[in-house]
Amino acid sequence: MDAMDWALLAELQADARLSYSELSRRVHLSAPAVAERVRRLEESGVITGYHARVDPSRAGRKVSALIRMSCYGVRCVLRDRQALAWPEIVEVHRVTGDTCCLLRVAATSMTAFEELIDRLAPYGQPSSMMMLSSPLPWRALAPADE
Amino acid sequence: MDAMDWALLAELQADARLSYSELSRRVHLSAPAVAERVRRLEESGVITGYHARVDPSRAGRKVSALIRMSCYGVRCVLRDRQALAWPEIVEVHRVTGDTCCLLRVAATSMTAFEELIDRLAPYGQPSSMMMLSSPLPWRALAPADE
DNA sequence: AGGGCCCAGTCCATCGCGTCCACGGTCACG
DNA sequence: CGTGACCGTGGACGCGATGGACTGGGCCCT
Repeated sequence: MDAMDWALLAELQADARLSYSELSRRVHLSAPAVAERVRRLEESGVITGYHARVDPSRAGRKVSALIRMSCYGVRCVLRDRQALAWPEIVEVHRVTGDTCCLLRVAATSMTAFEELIDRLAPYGQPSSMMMLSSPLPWRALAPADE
Repeated sequence: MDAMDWALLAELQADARLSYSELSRRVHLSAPAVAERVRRLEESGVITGYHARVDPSRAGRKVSALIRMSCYGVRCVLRDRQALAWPEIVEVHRVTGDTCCLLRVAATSMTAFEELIDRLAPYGQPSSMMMLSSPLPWRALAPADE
């Protein structure tokens, strides 16, 4: 994890489809060397994958929200594989605090969202935060120096 | 946005570095046709980008959290460009509810995280949810049919 | 201090892939 | 029934990916 690795990570976080030869030009290294470094970053688990990002609203999911779940005892969304398979749910994170887990959901419409809330309610009170704009939708991870 | 487009979206959300010829094999289309369809998906804004995903903990960010901010009046993190530039903050979303925005942060250590909380406090009470495991770190958007 | 080892990068050659172009099938419409 | 637009196919060409052989620098051991 030297400066060269971080330069490659910066490029690939910004555009995962860059070719090795283009990467090699940007970081001033030969293409095979770049390929070798990227392979190592993948194998060591630093890079977990490459993903196209899709705009939910342009893909027919007009309503996005974050839902905090405060589940009662063992009955938790986290452990219900069937609930985790619901396609509206796009992320599930276990968190600390007065809520056991946090869901990120993308529903087709407000009525579809309401119907999802009804399905979630049996697991514990869902507390919804509707997502409005995102001043910072994402940021690339940079070297954690100081 | 027909079934072929969704098949391409599914493949590219799972692995953004697939070559056009590999894509063409998987969706049973010729490579130029695939390239043309992908180009249209990009231009129409359905695909917003391709990004390598980096494991924060393996990249030296051991502490991840979601922070709900309840800002006082106009003084809000959302409007402070300097605050938005802090490298620990990796996502900022405006949401509804008793909190004006939600931050996703990745700090190097608990002490660095504590220091971030101190910097955020002037904007309004930060309410932190430390991220534990993620039963569903992400899911690809699928066609919203019924 | 010298010798040898290992890691990482470069160079080169081959093969496969991306991209452009011309062509053809299909459908809607006049 | 002819025509144009759209979308996909196939071929050709140039670039990129990939594996192997070689080289230079750092490090340890003697």
